[in-house]
Amino acid sequence: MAGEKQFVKEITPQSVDFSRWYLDTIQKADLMDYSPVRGCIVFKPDGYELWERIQAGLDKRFKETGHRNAYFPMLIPESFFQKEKEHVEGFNPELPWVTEAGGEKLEERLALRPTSETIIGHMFSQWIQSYRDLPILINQWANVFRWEKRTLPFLRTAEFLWQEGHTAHATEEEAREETLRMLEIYREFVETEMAIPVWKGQKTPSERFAGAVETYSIEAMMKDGKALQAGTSHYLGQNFAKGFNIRFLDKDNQLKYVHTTSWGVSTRLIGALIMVHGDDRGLALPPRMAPVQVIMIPVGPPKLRDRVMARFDPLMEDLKAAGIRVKADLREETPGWKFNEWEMRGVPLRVELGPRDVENNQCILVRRDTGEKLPVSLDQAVSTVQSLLEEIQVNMFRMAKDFRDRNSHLDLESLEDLKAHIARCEAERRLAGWVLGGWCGDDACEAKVKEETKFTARNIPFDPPVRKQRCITCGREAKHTVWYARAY
RNA sequence: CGGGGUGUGGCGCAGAUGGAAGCGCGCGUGGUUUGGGACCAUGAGGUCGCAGGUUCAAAUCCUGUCACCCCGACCA
Repeated sequence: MAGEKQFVKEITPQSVDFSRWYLDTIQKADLMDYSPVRGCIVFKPDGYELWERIQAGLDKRFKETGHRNAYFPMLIPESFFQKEKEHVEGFNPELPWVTEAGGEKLEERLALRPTSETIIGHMFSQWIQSYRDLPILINQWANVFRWEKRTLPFLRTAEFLWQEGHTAHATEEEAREETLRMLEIYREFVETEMAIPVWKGQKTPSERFAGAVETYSIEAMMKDGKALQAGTSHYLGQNFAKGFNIRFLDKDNQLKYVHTTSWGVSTRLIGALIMVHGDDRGLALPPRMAPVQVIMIPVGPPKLRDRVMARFDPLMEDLKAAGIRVKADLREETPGWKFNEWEMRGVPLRVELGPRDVENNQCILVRRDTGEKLPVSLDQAVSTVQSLLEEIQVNMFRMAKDFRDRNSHLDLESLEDLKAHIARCEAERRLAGWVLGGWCGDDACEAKVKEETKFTARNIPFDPPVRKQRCITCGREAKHTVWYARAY
Protein backbone atom coordinates (compact mmCIF):
# COMPACT_ATOMS: atom_id res chain seq x y z
CA MET A 1 0.00 0.00 0.00
CA ALA A 2 1.60 3.23 -1.12
CA GLY A 3 2.52 5.68 1.57
CA GLU A 4 1.47 3.43 4.41
CA LYS A 5 3.94 3.55 7.23
CA GLN A 6 5.71 0.37 8.11
CA PHE A 7 4.38 -1.09 11.34
CA VAL A 8 7.35 -1.35 13.63
CA LYS A 9 6.91 -3.65 16.58
CA GLU A 10 10.25 -3.08 18.22
CA ILE A 11 12.17 0.00 19.15
CA THR A 12 15.83 -0.53 18.48
CA PRO A 13 18.77 1.86 18.44
CA GLN A 14 18.67 1.61 14.66
CA SER A 15 15.07 2.68 14.34
CA VAL A 16 15.02 5.58 16.76
CA ASP A 17 16.92 7.25 19.52
CA PHE A 18 15.28 5.57 22.48
CA SER A 19 15.24 8.31 25.08
CA ARG A 20 13.90 10.75 22.53
CA TRP A 21 11.28 8.23 21.52
CA TYR A 22 10.32 7.78 25.16
CA LEU A 23 9.82 11.50 25.77
CA ASP A 24 7.95 11.92 22.47
CA THR A 25 5.66 9.04 23.25
CA ILE A 26 4.79 10.47 26.64
CA GLN A 27 4.04 13.85 25.11
CA LYS A 28 1.97 12.47 22.26
CA ALA A 29 -0.07 10.30 24.60
CA ASP A 30 -0.65 13.41 26.72
CA LEU A 31 0.39 11.68 29.95
CA MET A 32 2.34 14.42 31.69
CA ASP A 33 3.79 17.89 31.60
CA TYR A 34 6.88 19.40 33.13
CA SER A 35 6.47 21.52 36.24
CA PRO A 36 8.27 24.79 36.92
CA VAL A 37 10.29 22.97 39.60
CA ARG A 38 13.21 20.99 38.25
CA GLY A 39 12.62 17.27 38.18
CA CYS A 40 8.96 17.41 39.15
CA ILE A 41 6.24 16.40 36.73
CA VAL A 42 2.53 17.08 36.38
CA PHE A 43 0.37 14.03 35.83
CA LYS A 44 -2.22 14.97 33.26
CA PRO A 45 -5.52 13.07 33.43
CA ASP A 46 -4.52 10.38 30.94
CA GLY A 47 -1.33 9.69 32.86
CA TYR A 48 -3.00 9.78 36.24
CA GLU A 49 -5.63 7.30 35.08
CA LEU A 50 -2.86 4.77 34.52
CA TRP A 51 -1.75 5.27 38.09
CA GLU A 52 -5.34 4.88 39.29
CA ARG A 53 -5.55 1.52 37.57
CA ILE A 54 -2.31 0.41 39.19
CA GLN A 55 -3.63 1.61 42.54
CA ALA A 56 -6.91 -0.21 42.13
CA GLY A 57 -5.28 -3.49 41.17
CA LEU A 58 -2.73 -3.46 43.95
CA ASP A 59 -5.05 -2.11 46.61
CA LYS A 60 -7.42 -5.00 46.01
CA ARG A 61 -4.58 -7.48 46.42
CA PHE A 62 -3.25 -5.78 49.55
CA LYS A 63 -6.66 -5.91 51.18
CA GLU A 64 -7.12 -9.54 50.24
CA THR A 65 -3.94 -10.29 52.17
CA GLY A 66 -5.08 -8.44 55.27
CA HIS A 67 -3.38 -5.08 54.82
CA ARG A 68 -5.05 -1.78 55.67
CA ASN A 69 -4.35 1.70 54.38
CA ALA A 70 -3.25 4.54 56.61
CA TYR A 71 -1.58 7.89 56.10
CA PHE A 72 1.47 9.38 57.79
CA PRO A 73 2.78 12.95 57.62
CA MET A 74 5.07 14.14 54.89
CA LEU A 75 7.34 16.15 57.19
CA ILE A 76 9.88 14.17 59.16
CA PRO A 77 12.02 15.60 61.98
CA GLU A 78 15.73 15.47 61.29
CA SER A 79 16.41 13.52 64.49
CA PHE A 80 14.36 10.60 63.14
CA PHE A 81 16.90 10.02 60.44
CA GLN A 82 19.72 9.65 62.94
CA LYS A 83 18.15 6.59 64.53
CA GLU A 84 19.14 4.10 61.88
CA LYS A 85 22.72 4.57 60.73
CA GLU A 86 22.62 3.07 57.25
CA HIS A 87 19.28 4.68 56.54
CA VAL A 88 20.55 8.18 57.25
CA GLU A 89 23.67 7.59 55.16
CA GLY A 90 21.59 6.30 52.27
CA PHE A 91 19.10 9.10 52.12
CA ASN A 92 20.77 12.20 53.53
CA PRO A 93 22.27 13.41 50.25
CA GLU A 94 18.91 13.57 48.54
CA LEU A 95 16.61 15.11 51.13
CA PRO A 96 14.84 18.43 50.64
CA TRP A 97 14.49 20.34 53.92
CA VAL A 98 11.94 22.67 55.43
CA THR A 99 13.81 25.08 57.66
CA GLU A 100 11.33 27.85 58.18
CA ALA A 101 7.58 28.12 58.72
CA GLY A 102 5.21 30.93 59.64
CA GLY A 103 8.02 33.39 59.10
CA GLU A 104 10.18 31.82 61.82
CA LYS A 105 13.12 29.51 61.69
CA LEU A 106 12.30 26.02 62.96
CA GLU A 107 14.14 24.65 65.98
CA GLU A 108 14.54 21.34 64.21
CA ARG A 109 14.47 21.22 60.45
CA LEU A 110 12.04 18.87 58.74
CA ALA A 111 12.72 16.65 55.75
CA LEU A 112 10.23 15.98 53.03
CA ARG A 113 9.99 12.20 53.39
CA PRO A 114 12.03 10.11 50.97
CA THR A 115 10.26 7.05 52.42
CA SER A 116 8.42 6.54 55.69
CA GLU A 117 10.24 3.85 57.66
CA THR A 118 11.22 6.35 60.33
CA ILE A 119 7.88 7.99 61.05
CA ILE A 120 6.06 4.69 60.78
CA GLY A 121 8.65 3.02 63.00
CA HIS A 122 8.02 5.75 65.53
CA MET A 123 4.28 5.22 65.41
CA PHE A 124 4.63 1.45 65.57
CA SER A 125 6.56 1.86 68.81
CA GLN A 126 3.53 3.65 70.26
CA TRP A 127 1.02 1.17 68.94
CA ILE A 128 2.67 -2.10 69.81
CA GLN A 129 2.74 -3.44 73.37
CA SER A 130 1.92 -7.12 73.17
CA TYR A 131 2.21 -10.05 70.79
CA ARG A 132 -1.55 -9.64 70.51
CA ASP A 133 -0.95 -6.38 68.59
CA LEU A 134 1.01 -8.27 65.94
CA PRO A 135 1.27 -8.58 63.07
CA ILE A 136 0.54 -5.03 62.09
CA LEU A 137 0.01 -4.72 58.34
CA ILE A 138 -0.12 -1.17 57.03
CA ASN A 139 0.03 0.35 53.58
CA GLN A 140 0.29 3.97 52.59
CA TRP A 141 -0.38 5.65 49.23
CA ALA A 142 1.70 8.77 49.21
CA ASN A 143 4.11 11.10 47.52
CA VAL A 144 7.79 11.07 48.40
CA PHE A 145 10.75 13.25 47.54
CA ARG A 146 14.24 12.39 46.45
CA TRP A 147 16.38 15.16 45.06
CA GLU A 148 18.05 13.12 42.32
CA LYS A 149 20.84 14.55 40.22
CA ARG A 150 19.33 13.44 36.95
CA THR A 151 15.64 13.07 36.35
CA LEU A 152 13.49 11.35 33.74
CA PRO A 153 9.69 11.49 33.62
CA PHE A 154 8.07 8.64 35.58
CA LEU A 155 11.35 6.77 36.03
CA ARG A 156 13.18 9.22 38.24
CA THR A 157 11.54 12.41 39.40
CA ALA A 158 12.19 14.63 42.40
CA GLU A 159 8.70 13.95 43.71
CA PHE A 160 6.93 10.73 42.93
CA LEU A 161 3.83 8.84 43.86
CA TRP A 162 4.06 5.39 45.31
CA GLN A 163 2.72 2.86 47.67
CA GLU A 164 4.75 1.78 50.68
CA GLY A 165 3.75 -1.16 52.82
CA HIS A 166 5.10 -1.42 56.35
CA THR A 167 4.59 -4.41 58.56
CA ALA A 168 5.76 -5.56 61.96
CA HIS A 169 5.88 -9.17 63.09
CA ALA A 170 6.69 -11.17 66.18
CA THR A 171 9.11 -13.51 64.45
CA GLU A 172 11.76 -13.37 61.81
CA GLU A 173 10.17 -16.25 59.95
CA GLU A 174 6.83 -14.50 59.68
CA ALA A 175 8.43 -11.24 58.53
CA ARG A 176 10.48 -13.05 55.90
CA GLU A 177 7.33 -14.77 54.65
CA GLU A 178 5.60 -11.41 54.39
CA THR A 179 8.52 -9.98 52.40
CA LEU A 180 8.27 -12.74 49.83
CA ARG A 181 4.46 -12.76 49.80
CA MET A 182 4.38 -9.10 48.77
CA LEU A 183 7.08 -9.63 46.17
CA GLU A 184 4.91 -12.34 44.66
CA ILE A 185 1.91 -10.02 44.67
CA TYR A 186 3.96 -7.52 42.69
CA ARG A 187 5.06 -10.15 40.21
CA GLU A 188 1.54 -11.45 39.72
CA PHE A 189 0.08 -7.97 39.26
CA VAL A 190 2.79 -6.71 36.93
CA GLU A 191 2.72 -9.83 34.77
CA THR A 192 -1.01 -10.48 34.55
CA GLU A 193 -2.38 -6.93 34.57
CA MET A 194 0.44 -4.91 33.03
CA ALA A 195 1.67 -7.72 30.76
CA ILE A 196 5.27 -7.05 31.79
CA PRO A 197 7.41 -10.14 32.39
CA VAL A 198 9.73 -9.83 35.38
CA TRP A 199 12.41 -11.77 37.21
CA LYS A 200 11.85 -12.14 40.91
CA GLY A 201 15.06 -12.24 42.84
CA GLN A 202 17.29 -11.05 45.61
CA LYS A 203 19.41 -7.93 45.45
CA THR A 204 23.12 -8.19 46.07
CA PRO A 205 24.31 -6.51 49.29
CA SER A 206 25.64 -3.49 47.38
CA GLU A 207 22.21 -2.83 45.90
CA ARG A 208 20.33 -3.27 49.16
CA PHE A 209 17.92 -0.68 50.54
CA ALA A 210 19.51 1.55 53.16
CA GLY A 211 18.76 -0.16 56.46
CA ALA A 212 17.52 -3.50 55.10
CA VAL A 213 18.77 -6.97 55.96
CA GLU A 214 17.56 -8.37 52.63
CA THR A 215 16.18 -6.62 49.58
CA TYR A 216 14.24 -8.41 46.86
CA SER A 217 13.08 -7.02 43.55
CA ILE A 218 11.25 -7.67 40.35
CA GLU A 219 13.24 -6.61 37.31
CA ALA A 220 11.87 -5.89 33.85
CA MET A 221 13.61 -5.40 30.52
CA MET A 222 12.86 -2.25 28.57
CA LYS A 223 12.93 -2.12 24.77
CA ASP A 224 16.41 -0.62 24.77
CA GLY A 225 17.64 -3.69 26.63
CA LYS A 226 18.13 -1.87 29.91
CA ALA A 227 16.76 -3.14 33.19
CA LEU A 228 14.21 -1.41 35.36
CA GLN A 229 13.59 -2.28 38.97
CA ALA A 230 9.81 -2.46 38.95
CA GLY A 231 9.18 -3.20 42.59
CA THR A 232 11.03 -3.95 45.81
CA SER A 233 10.36 -5.77 49.04
CA HIS A 234 12.63 -5.55 52.07
CA TYR A 235 13.14 -7.64 55.14
CA LEU A 236 14.34 -5.04 57.62
CA GLY A 237 15.13 -7.42 60.45
CA GLN A 238 15.23 -5.65 63.79
CA ASN A 239 17.18 -2.64 62.51
CA PHE A 240 14.29 -0.21 62.67
CA ALA A 241 12.79 -1.92 65.71
CA LYS A 242 16.00 -1.18 67.59
CA GLY A 243 16.33 2.33 66.20
CA PHE A 244 12.77 3.23 67.15
CA ASN A 245 12.39 0.96 70.15
CA ILE A 246 9.53 -1.11 68.77
CA ARG A 247 9.13 -3.84 71.38
CA PHE A 248 6.41 -6.20 72.44
CA LEU A 249 5.80 -8.49 75.37
CA ASP A 250 5.71 -12.01 74.02
CA LYS A 251 3.73 -15.01 75.32
CA ASP A 252 6.74 -16.02 77.35
CA ASN A 253 6.64 -12.65 79.14
CA GLN A 254 9.86 -11.55 77.45
CA LEU A 255 10.24 -8.09 75.96
CA LYS A 256 11.33 -8.51 72.32
CA TYR A 257 12.02 -6.38 69.29
CA VAL A 258 9.68 -6.82 66.35
CA HIS A 259 10.80 -7.78 62.85
CA THR A 260 9.69 -5.32 60.18
CA THR A 261 9.26 -5.31 56.42
CA SER A 262 8.64 -2.67 53.84
CA TRP A 263 7.74 -2.92 50.17
CA GLY A 264 6.84 -0.50 47.43
CA VAL A 265 6.10 0.22 43.84
CA SER A 266 5.94 3.66 42.31
CA THR A 267 4.72 5.60 39.31
CA ARG A 268 7.88 4.24 37.73
CA LEU A 269 5.62 1.36 36.67
CA ILE A 270 4.05 3.77 34.20
CA GLY A 271 7.48 4.28 32.69
CA ALA A 272 7.88 0.53 32.46
CA LEU A 273 4.53 0.18 30.73
CA ILE A 274 5.58 2.71 28.10
CA MET A 275 9.06 1.29 27.58
CA VAL A 276 7.96 -2.34 27.41
CA HIS A 277 4.96 -2.08 25.11
CA GLY A 278 5.38 1.14 23.16
CA ASP A 279 6.38 1.15 19.50
CA ASP A 280 6.95 3.56 16.63
CA ARG A 281 3.26 4.40 16.67
CA GLY A 282 3.43 5.52 20.27
CA LEU A 283 2.00 4.12 23.46
CA ALA A 284 0.46 0.65 23.54
CA LEU A 285 -1.58 -0.36 26.56
CA PRO A 286 -2.54 -3.89 27.55
CA PRO A 287 -6.34 -4.06 27.76
CA ARG A 288 -6.46 -4.56 31.51
CA MET A 289 -4.48 -1.37 32.04
CA ALA A 290 -6.13 0.74 29.36
CA PRO A 291 -8.51 3.40 30.69
CA VAL A 292 -10.13 3.25 27.24
CA GLN A 293 -10.13 -0.30 25.89
CA VAL A 294 -12.08 0.31 22.71
CA ILE A 295 -12.24 3.49 20.64
CA MET A 296 -15.15 3.69 18.21
CA ILE A 297 -14.75 5.84 15.12
CA PRO A 298 -17.47 6.39 12.53
CA VAL A 299 -16.17 6.74 8.98
CA GLY A 300 -17.56 7.77 5.61
CA PRO A 301 -19.02 11.03 4.33
CA PRO A 302 -21.09 13.14 6.76
CA LYS A 303 -24.16 12.95 4.55
CA LEU A 304 -24.31 9.23 5.28
CA ARG A 305 -23.48 9.70 8.96
CA ASP A 306 -27.08 9.31 10.19
CA ARG A 307 -27.31 5.86 8.69
CA VAL A 308 -24.00 4.90 10.28
CA MET A 309 -24.95 6.27 13.67
CA ALA A 310 -28.14 4.22 13.68
CA ARG A 311 -25.93 1.15 14.06
CA PHE A 312 -23.01 2.86 15.81
CA ASP A 313 -24.87 4.01 18.93
CA PRO A 314 -26.50 0.66 19.73
CA LEU A 315 -23.19 -1.13 19.29
CA MET A 316 -21.56 1.24 21.72
CA GLU A 317 -24.34 0.68 24.24
CA ASP A 318 -23.93 -3.08 23.91
CA LEU A 319 -20.20 -2.86 24.49
CA LYS A 320 -20.74 -0.67 27.54
CA ALA A 321 -23.35 -3.06 28.88
CA ALA A 322 -20.82 -5.87 28.53
CA GLY A 323 -18.52 -3.97 30.90
CA ILE A 324 -16.05 -2.83 28.25
CA ARG A 325 -14.47 0.60 28.66
CA VAL A 326 -15.49 2.13 25.35
CA LYS A 327 -15.37 5.65 23.98
CA ALA A 328 -16.57 7.19 20.73
CA ASP A 329 -14.61 9.78 18.78
CA LEU A 330 -17.16 11.87 16.92
CA ARG A 331 -14.97 14.87 16.26
CA GLU A 332 -15.00 16.47 12.83
CA GLU A 333 -11.57 15.29 11.84
CA THR A 334 -10.47 13.13 9.00
CA PRO A 335 -10.59 9.46 10.08
CA GLY A 336 -6.90 8.81 9.44
CA TRP A 337 -6.01 11.56 11.84
CA LYS A 338 -8.16 10.01 14.53
CA PHE A 339 -6.78 6.52 13.89
CA ASN A 340 -3.27 7.80 14.46
CA GLU A 341 -4.22 9.81 17.49
CA TRP A 342 -5.74 6.84 19.34
CA GLU A 343 -2.88 4.60 18.35
CA MET A 344 -0.47 7.10 19.90
CA ARG A 345 -2.57 7.03 23.04
CA GLY A 346 -2.28 3.28 23.19
CA VAL A 347 -5.91 2.19 22.96
CA PRO A 348 -5.79 -1.59 22.42
CA LEU A 349 -8.70 -1.99 20.03
CA ARG A 350 -10.44 0.24 17.48
CA VAL A 351 -13.88 -0.22 16.01
CA GLU A 352 -14.54 1.39 12.65
CA LEU A 353 -18.06 1.62 11.31
CA GLY A 354 -18.95 3.16 7.94
CA PRO A 355 -21.64 3.01 5.28
CA ARG A 356 -20.12 -0.05 3.60
CA ASP A 357 -20.13 -1.86 6.93
CA VAL A 358 -23.73 -0.97 7.56
CA GLU A 359 -24.63 -2.50 4.21
CA ASN A 360 -22.77 -5.67 5.13
CA ASN A 361 -24.02 -5.72 8.73
CA GLN A 362 -20.46 -5.61 10.02
CA CYS A 363 -17.82 -3.47 11.63
CA ILE A 364 -14.03 -3.43 11.37
CA LEU A 365 -11.88 -4.25 14.40
CA VAL A 366 -8.28 -3.09 14.41
CA ARG A 367 -5.78 -4.43 16.92
CA ARG A 368 -3.18 -2.08 18.39
CA ASP A 369 -0.73 -4.88 19.18
CA THR A 370 -0.48 -6.36 15.68
CA GLY A 371 -2.12 -3.74 13.44
CA GLU A 372 -4.37 -6.49 12.11
CA LYS A 373 -7.78 -5.45 10.71
CA LEU A 374 -10.70 -7.82 10.81
CA PRO A 375 -14.28 -7.44 9.69
CA VAL A 376 -16.78 -8.85 12.15
CA SER A 377 -20.52 -9.31 11.91
CA LEU A 378 -22.40 -6.84 14.11
CA ASP A 379 -24.21 -9.73 15.79
CA GLN A 380 -20.92 -11.11 17.04
CA ALA A 381 -19.19 -7.79 17.67
CA VAL A 382 -19.48 -7.74 21.46
CA SER A 383 -18.28 -11.28 22.04
CA THR A 384 -15.48 -10.86 19.50
CA VAL A 385 -14.33 -7.66 21.18
CA GLN A 386 -14.30 -9.40 24.54
CA SER A 387 -12.26 -12.33 23.34
CA LEU A 388 -9.94 -10.09 21.33
CA LEU A 389 -9.19 -7.95 24.37
CA GLU A 390 -8.20 -11.06 26.25
CA GLU A 391 -6.11 -12.24 23.35
CA ILE A 392 -4.34 -8.89 23.08
CA GLN A 393 -3.56 -8.99 26.80
CA VAL A 394 -1.98 -12.43 26.44
CA ASN A 395 -0.22 -11.57 23.20
CA MET A 396 1.33 -8.42 24.60
CA PHE A 397 2.77 -10.38 27.50
CA ARG A 398 4.06 -13.03 25.13
CA MET A 399 5.68 -10.47 22.80
CA ALA A 400 7.34 -8.75 25.74
CA LYS A 401 8.58 -12.07 27.08
CA ASP A 402 9.91 -13.16 23.68
CA PHE A 403 11.73 -9.87 23.39
CA ARG A 404 13.22 -10.23 26.84
CA ASP A 405 14.35 -13.80 26.33
CA ARG A 406 15.76 -13.04 22.90
CA ASN A 407 17.92 -10.34 24.46
CA SER A 408 19.01 -12.39 27.44
CA HIS A 409 22.42 -14.02 27.13
CA LEU A 410 23.08 -17.14 29.13
CA ASP A 411 26.34 -18.33 27.63
CA LEU A 412 28.94 -15.79 28.72
CA GLU A 413 31.46 -17.23 31.14
CA SER A 414 33.97 -14.48 31.80
CA LEU A 415 34.37 -10.75 32.02
CA GLU A 416 36.31 -10.95 28.74
CA ASP A 417 33.33 -12.69 27.12
CA LEU A 418 31.05 -9.97 28.44
CA LYS A 419 33.27 -7.17 27.20
CA ALA A 420 33.58 -8.81 23.80
CA HIS A 421 29.81 -9.25 23.68
CA ILE A 422 29.23 -5.59 24.48
CA ALA A 423 31.80 -4.46 21.91
CA ARG A 424 30.25 -6.70 19.26
CA CYS A 425 26.77 -5.38 20.01
CA GLU A 426 27.96 -1.80 19.79
CA ALA A 427 29.69 -2.45 16.48
CA GLU A 428 26.64 -4.17 15.03
CA ARG A 429 24.27 -1.70 16.68
CA ARG A 430 22.40 -4.44 18.46
CA LEU A 431 21.06 -4.42 21.98
CA ALA A 432 23.48 -5.78 24.54
CA GLY A 433 20.53 -6.89 26.65
CA TRP A 434 20.98 -8.81 29.87
CA VAL A 435 23.64 -11.28 30.75
CA LEU A 436 23.37 -14.13 33.20
CA GLY A 437 26.59 -14.48 35.12
CA GLY A 438 27.94 -16.49 38.00
CA TRP A 439 29.03 -14.67 41.14
CA CYS A 440 31.31 -15.89 43.86
CA GLY A 441 29.71 -13.57 46.40
CA ASP A 442 32.62 -11.17 46.66
CA ASP A 443 31.65 -7.48 46.45
CA ALA A 444 34.88 -6.72 44.62
CA CYS A 445 33.96 -9.03 41.74
CA GLU A 446 30.58 -7.38 41.37
CA ALA A 447 32.18 -3.93 41.48
CA LYS A 448 34.66 -4.91 38.81
CA VAL A 449 31.90 -5.87 36.39
CA LYS A 450 30.30 -2.48 36.94
CA GLU A 451 33.55 -0.62 36.55
CA GLU A 452 34.56 -2.31 33.32
CA THR A 453 31.21 -2.73 31.57
CA LYS A 454 28.66 -0.43 33.27
CA PHE A 455 26.58 -3.56 33.71
CA THR A 456 25.34 -3.89 37.27
CA ALA A 457 23.93 -6.82 39.21
CA ARG A 458 20.17 -6.51 38.87
CA ASN A 459 19.19 -9.39 41.05
CA ILE A 460 19.83 -13.02 41.89
CA PRO A 461 16.78 -14.66 40.28
CA PHE A 462 14.99 -17.28 42.38
CA ASP A 463 14.46 -19.34 39.30
CA PRO A 464 17.18 -18.59 36.74
CA PRO A 465 17.02 -20.14 33.26
CA VAL A 466 20.32 -21.88 33.99
CA ARG A 467 22.65 -22.06 36.98
CA LYS A 468 26.09 -20.67 36.36
CA GLN A 469 29.01 -22.60 37.79
CA ARG A 470 31.82 -20.03 37.74
CA CYS A 471 32.08 -16.41 38.86
CA ILE A 472 32.10 -14.28 35.73
CA THR A 473 34.87 -12.09 37.18
CA CYS A 474 37.28 -14.32 39.07
CA GLY A 475 36.39 -17.78 37.77
CA ARG A 476 36.00 -19.24 41.23
CA GLU A 477 33.00 -21.37 42.07
CA ALA A 478 29.77 -19.36 41.78
CA LYS A 479 27.59 -19.09 44.85
CA HIS A 480 24.91 -17.23 42.94
CA THR A 481 23.57 -16.76 39.44
CA VAL A 482 23.03 -13.09 38.73
CA TRP A 483 21.33 -10.99 36.05
CA TYR A 484 23.74 -8.32 34.91
CA ALA A 485 22.46 -5.41 32.82
CA ARG A 486 22.59 -1.71 32.31
CA ALA A 487 19.90 -0.22 34.46
CA TYR A 488 17.66 2.80 34.79
C1' C B 1 29.58 18.58 40.61
C1' G B 2 32.88 17.63 35.99
C1' G B 3 32.70 17.37 30.00
C1' G B 4 29.68 18.90 25.74
C1' G B 5 25.38 21.41 23.57
C1' U B 6 20.98 24.56 23.02
C1' G B 7 18.01 29.06 24.23
C1' U B 8 14.23 33.12 18.16
C1' G B 9 5.51 33.00 18.09
C1' G B 10 2.09 27.14 21.41
C1' C B 11 5.71 23.16 19.04
C1' G B 12 9.93 22.22 15.60
C1' C B 13 13.49 25.17 13.30
C1' A B 14 16.20 28.99 9.57
C1' G B 15 18.41 33.48 10.18
C1' A B 16 27.40 32.96 6.98
C1' U B 17 31.11 37.65 7.66
C1' G B 18 26.22 43.27 12.31
C1' G B 19 21.86 46.74 8.32
C1' A B 20 13.36 46.34 8.15
C1' A B 21 12.34 39.07 12.37
C1' G B 22 11.25 34.49 8.69
C1' C B 23 9.61 29.15 7.47
C1' G B 24 6.91 24.48 8.62
C1' C B 25 3.37 22.47 11.98
C1' G B 26 -0.41 23.99 15.14
C1' C B 27 -4.33 27.83 16.22
C1' G B 28 -8.92 31.48 14.47
C1' U B 29 -12.60 32.40 10.46
C1' G B 30 -15.20 30.99 5.65
C1' G B 31 -15.81 27.17 2.17
C1' U B 32 -14.88 22.34 -0.15
C1' U B 33 -13.70 17.49 2.02
C1' U B 34 -14.00 12.73 5.24
C1' G B 35 -12.68 4.05 4.57
C1' G B 36 -5.07 5.73 7.21
C1' G B 37 -2.50 12.07 9.67
C1' A B 38 -7.31 16.51 3.54
C1' C B 39 -7.37 21.17 0.56
C1' C B 40 -8.23 26.42 -0.85
C1' A B 41 -8.70 31.30 0.90
C1' U B 42 -7.91 34.61 4.83
C1' G B 43 -6.22 35.96 9.71
C1' A B 44 -4.07 36.20 14.83
C1' G B 45 0.36 35.42 17.36
C1' G B 46 7.56 37.19 18.74
C1' U B 47 10.42 43.28 24.02
C1' C B 48 14.99 36.93 19.63
C1' G B 49 16.31 33.40 27.86
C1' C B 50 17.90 37.60 31.22
C1' A B 51 21.42 41.79 32.55
C1' G B 52 25.23 44.77 31.09
C1' G B 53 28.76 46.42 27.20
C1' U B 54 30.79 47.69 22.00
C1' U B 55 28.40 50.31 17.69
C1' C B 56 25.21 55.28 13.76
C1' A B 57 22.93 50.28 13.97
C1' A B 58 22.92 43.83 17.80
C1' A B 59 18.89 37.78 17.22
C1' U B 60 24.03 38.23 15.20
C1' C B 61 30.11 40.69 18.44
C1' C B 62 31.99 40.89 23.96
C1' U B 63 31.22 39.99 29.42
C1' G B 64 28.24 38.06 33.07
C1' U B 65 24.03 35.29 34.48
C1' C B 66 19.84 31.89 34.34
C1' A B 67 17.27 27.78 32.31
C1' C B 68 16.93 23.33 29.74
C1' C B 69 19.08 18.97 27.08
C1' C B 70 22.95 15.06 26.24
C1' C B 71 27.34 12.20 28.41
C1' G B 72 29.54 10.68 33.52
C1' A B 73 29.07 10.11 39.55
C1' C B 74 23.64 9.11 42.80
C1' C B 75 18.92 6.59 42.51
C1' A B 76 12.32 3.54 42.84
